[in-house]
Amino acid sequence: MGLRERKKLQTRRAIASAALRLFAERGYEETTIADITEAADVSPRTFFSYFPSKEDVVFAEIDERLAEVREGVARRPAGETPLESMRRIVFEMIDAIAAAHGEYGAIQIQLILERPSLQARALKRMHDLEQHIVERLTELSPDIGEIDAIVIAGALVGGMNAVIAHCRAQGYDPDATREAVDRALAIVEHGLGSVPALTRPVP
Amino acid sequence: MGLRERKKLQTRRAIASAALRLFAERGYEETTIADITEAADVSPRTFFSYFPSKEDVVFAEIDERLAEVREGVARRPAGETPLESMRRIVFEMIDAIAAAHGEYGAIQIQLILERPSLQARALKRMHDLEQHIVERLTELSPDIGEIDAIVIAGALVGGMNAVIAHCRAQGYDPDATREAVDRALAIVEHGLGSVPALTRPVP
DNA sequence: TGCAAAGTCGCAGTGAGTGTATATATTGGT
DNA sequence: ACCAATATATACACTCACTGCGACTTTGCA
Repeated sequence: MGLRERKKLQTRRAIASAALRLFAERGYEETTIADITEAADVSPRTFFSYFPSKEDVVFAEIDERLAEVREGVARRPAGETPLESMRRIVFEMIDAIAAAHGEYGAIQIQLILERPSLQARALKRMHDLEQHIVERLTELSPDIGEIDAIVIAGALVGGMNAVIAHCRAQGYDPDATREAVDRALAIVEHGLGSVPALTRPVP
Repeated sequence: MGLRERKKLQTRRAIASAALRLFAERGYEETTIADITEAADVSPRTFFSYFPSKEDVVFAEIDERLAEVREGVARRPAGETPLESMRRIVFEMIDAIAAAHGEYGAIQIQLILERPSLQARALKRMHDLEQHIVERLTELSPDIGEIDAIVIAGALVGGMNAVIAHCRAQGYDPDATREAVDRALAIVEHGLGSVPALTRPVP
């Protein structure tokens, strides 16, 4: 890797960590681009050649993990059923999240949970992942119906996202999360009809 | 309803329809708040006493329908199973969407689909609805587990949202949508394991 | 009619994000 | 080591969304 590329990465990290540190110290809205670039010792204009917006800097690390998950989606051992592939992908995602839980991980989650606009962007990322899964799914099983693939990806990502978001909001205990995800996969796999409470009429 | 309230509603509609018309004519980014307020014959400052942001004006009508859906969630006949309630709610949502498909409905969808930031906000709305369903679900069946309720709502909203978004993107034929939603509900209800293509290993 | 509340407006300001021209640093080739 | 091509950083000027505030107008009610 050349000097130019190394410096670029260095600057990117400097901006990102300065931003997250300031967000943690004085809040998201209270931190301006000028503050961030001053702390990172670059010009304000430079910020935008590394991140398209102030919000994107929060997702920098998360996006890296998400890219790894997408790679994992492509890597599929022979003989694996699509459902098993899905299971594997979800567990890879959990590991990816756990890996992101160092240093600024907690701050990112906190920011996302308390800022509606950041929450919206996080959901958008999940939606993009969902579309990626639809593509892989139709590639994996060409005979699957279009609607079926869309519903499956939607239900899966929707369900997984809901439990994981809940677990993260609760402090993110890895074991509890793993257990919750197991339960979630079971429900989605065997159907909502398999939950007794849902088929029992209420007075 | 007094004169004041009537005028307020009138102004609100004037701003909303002027905005949507301009968005359709010259594009979202190309339309400024000043353009909208000029067309609606109010001061630029007034815009923000009706809508918190430029993006929110796109969702004005949609939010009204969503509020109706939430009311429908609360209205639950005795003897209905939670699963039946869910089915009813989803079909009410489809009707609500169909009702919104007059005048500016198509423009709203087009804008949301092509602007990532609007798409993110739309997903946020679905997420809020999801949380509302979680609350109702735990109210409906107090013995249901917390994780279970979260997964069920997530999978349901995720799956439904995915099919409906797909159908709307395809032009929104009511019959086709109804059929697709039926299929989606069947998959979610009976589980992903009930889809043959998902349990068959690929070479 | 008169008064309080609500709504409207103009104005001045902040801060995100963009286009552009200029300066500086890095690279690969000689 | 030098040069030319290229990538990157910066300064400057700008647009536009959005906010706070004080003045003014309209409406609802006694």
